[in-house]
Amino acid sequence: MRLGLCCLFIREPVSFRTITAKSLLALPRDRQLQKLSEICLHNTSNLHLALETDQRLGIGAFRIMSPLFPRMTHPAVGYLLEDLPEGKKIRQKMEEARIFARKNDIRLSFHPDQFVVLSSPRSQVVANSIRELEYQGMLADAVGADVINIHAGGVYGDKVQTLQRLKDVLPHLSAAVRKRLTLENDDVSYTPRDLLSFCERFAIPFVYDVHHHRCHPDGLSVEQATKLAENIWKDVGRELYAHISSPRSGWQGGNPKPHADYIDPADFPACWLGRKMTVDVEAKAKELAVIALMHQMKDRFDTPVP
DNA sequence: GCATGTCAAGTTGTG
DNA sequence: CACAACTTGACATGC
Repeated sequence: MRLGLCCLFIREPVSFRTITAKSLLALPRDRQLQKLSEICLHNTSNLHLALETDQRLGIGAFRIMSPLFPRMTHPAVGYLLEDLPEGKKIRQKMEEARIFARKNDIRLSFHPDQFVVLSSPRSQVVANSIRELEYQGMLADAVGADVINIHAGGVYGDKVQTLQRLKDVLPHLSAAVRKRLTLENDDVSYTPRDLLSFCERFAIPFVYDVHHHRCHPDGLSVEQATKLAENIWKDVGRELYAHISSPRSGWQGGNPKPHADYIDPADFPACWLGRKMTVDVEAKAKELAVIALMHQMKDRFDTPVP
């Protein structure tokens, strides 16, 4: 069992900077690139620091925030690493991060945000999505991440037809993206049942979000979904990937979708215990929630971690 | 200093 | 129709 942290720390002194397109547009190009260079170098240094911190805390996986290199694919202010004054140094930091993660067996992943929709009927949306995925593919290659995880997108009235469109886009992705691409069930549209056979057919590993599954059930039990997901990962010789979170205001009354600060141990599937798998902890208390869950698992389930 | 509104982008469901 | 929700937080602005 490998518990993962998503993007940020709340206590540990690790920080990531960003910048808006709007503020960049007020500067001449050379000042834009100078500013971006500083931020990218800061972020790669802090990625390395994040991995060292994960290692110290016993956290076995880390989701890297999408805007590690802010606005890189923005149509007006986008840039290449080679454009940045400290591009070489930034590359070198990424390589150091890759070596550290590999040496310490920290699994790395990316989770492009909601704007990446490969199944959209709008070709411009698909083109933008591919561009963003290629950016994350470049990052994943450089730091040695094995997963770029996305959702299936909207329904547009017909899930089968929409997944067909998604399938047709796959050949347009580079090998760097395609070999890392995974699909995750969401909490409004696509359930595990909707995606599992599709994923199996096209050898796209399925990231199982048990919280989304509980918010949007499909008749499959947690055990069944876990097993089916695990089979697909096994087919490609890789470790099952899953997400866990707890509802902010409980399962009774109110909206269960917003995430709580911590994981309620009652929400942790018993069938995951002792399994060889990666579980990203999606909780607002970040590393504190991962650490708390480790202790809860030790105390309440008597399961050695990791 | 600190509070507050804004930030590239998509889609769905709610009020 | 506007707005929140989604891995969210950090930055820019104005007091």
